[in-house]
Amino acid sequence: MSTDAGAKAARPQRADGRRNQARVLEEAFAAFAAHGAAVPIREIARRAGVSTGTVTRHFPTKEALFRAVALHRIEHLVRSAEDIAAREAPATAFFTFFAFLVRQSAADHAVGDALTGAGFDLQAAASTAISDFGAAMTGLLSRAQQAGTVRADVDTADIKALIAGCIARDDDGAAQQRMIEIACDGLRPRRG
Amino acid sequence: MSTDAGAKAARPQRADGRRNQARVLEEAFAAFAAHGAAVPIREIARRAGVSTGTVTRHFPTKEALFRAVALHRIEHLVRSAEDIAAREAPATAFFTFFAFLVRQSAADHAVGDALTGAGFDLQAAASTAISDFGAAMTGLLSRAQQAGTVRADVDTADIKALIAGCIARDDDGAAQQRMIEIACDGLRPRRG
DNA sequence: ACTTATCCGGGACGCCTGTCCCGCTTAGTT
DNA sequence: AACTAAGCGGGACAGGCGTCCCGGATAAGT
Repeated sequence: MSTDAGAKAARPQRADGRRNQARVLEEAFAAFAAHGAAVPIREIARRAGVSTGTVTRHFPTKEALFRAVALHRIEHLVRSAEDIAAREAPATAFFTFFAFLVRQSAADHAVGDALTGAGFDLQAAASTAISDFGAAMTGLLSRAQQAGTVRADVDTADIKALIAGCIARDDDGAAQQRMIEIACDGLRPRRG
Repeated sequence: MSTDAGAKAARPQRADGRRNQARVLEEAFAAFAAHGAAVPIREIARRAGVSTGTVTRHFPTKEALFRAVALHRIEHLVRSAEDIAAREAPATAFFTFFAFLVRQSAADHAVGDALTGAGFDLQAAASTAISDFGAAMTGLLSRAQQAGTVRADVDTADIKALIAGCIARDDDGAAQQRMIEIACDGLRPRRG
């Protein structure tokens, strides 16, 4: 009947609802980035200036909210991985991406928690972003292995563990850079 | 008056009390080893066949119980460190100790949590075991550095971070060994 | 045997968490 | 302006945690 082409003229999302959802998402980004997945829902609601009920309305569970934040960031990681893969030689692209991942995880605890599986297991939830990330990581890694700059027996789980180790030193920038060097050196084939 | 030489004839600890304390400690060892510092006090009490009040009586706080368990294990680590330092050349002793620490932390989550500071910050509580451990670690590390087998700019916090990374792969024995190799290789001086 | 300080069980308490729900408000449509 | 469904606030609820406390039990000393 109306200008809507759909069969149902269901009322569209209200403007204030959309605004609040955006604000919650915005504050969730900041809060998860600052304190990781362990930050309480009430705290995010308080920062966004809404009630906990409003948060739950837009994101029925805490995991849903965390996923919305983390997957968005991971999509960004995937794009960066593709950029690096396009720009850099296979022999070094992986190392560049590794350093990028560590710095990103240290700056944004949501990324770190998502990668290391702290809080929620995002791997279980099938998502294009997650699988794309896995594919990008595997691609960079295997190409470095074929180029002979990374030992052949490591897998992506090893890489995640190394990242977890590096972000344990996120309190000190120089130490972090040192950890990246140590990890990358260790990944090179032995007696190279 | 009695055979006691002390000034106060305070009643000694009751036999059942000592028995229960030993049982709690025993089960706490097993539980913390299996699941880390996050295991609930109630669970330890249940396993020991006592009530939570009994646990609290002997160990007024959860941190006290965890400390009793963890410090005992750390004393063992210190003895092992001294053994390794006595038996092995400075150039390799550190690496042996590192591998030992990782395997120990993977087998006993209480050790891992104590080392990486998960749960409680045992470093804050001044204890001879903790300071002895720090001294042993620093000694092995600096001697390896003087021998030229470990890069000069790493400190003990870096080592702990690497251990944290290695125990993230404690689900797979082969992967763990691989992680130890990677970490040790990375610790060697560059272009060496 | 009797006394008494020690000890124990089990529940209460307070705190924190994520999730759900009800009554009121408000934006969008007619 | 009126109507209605979407949306909101704030509190209720359930579960889990560490800690504390009281009435009854019991081991140790006399």
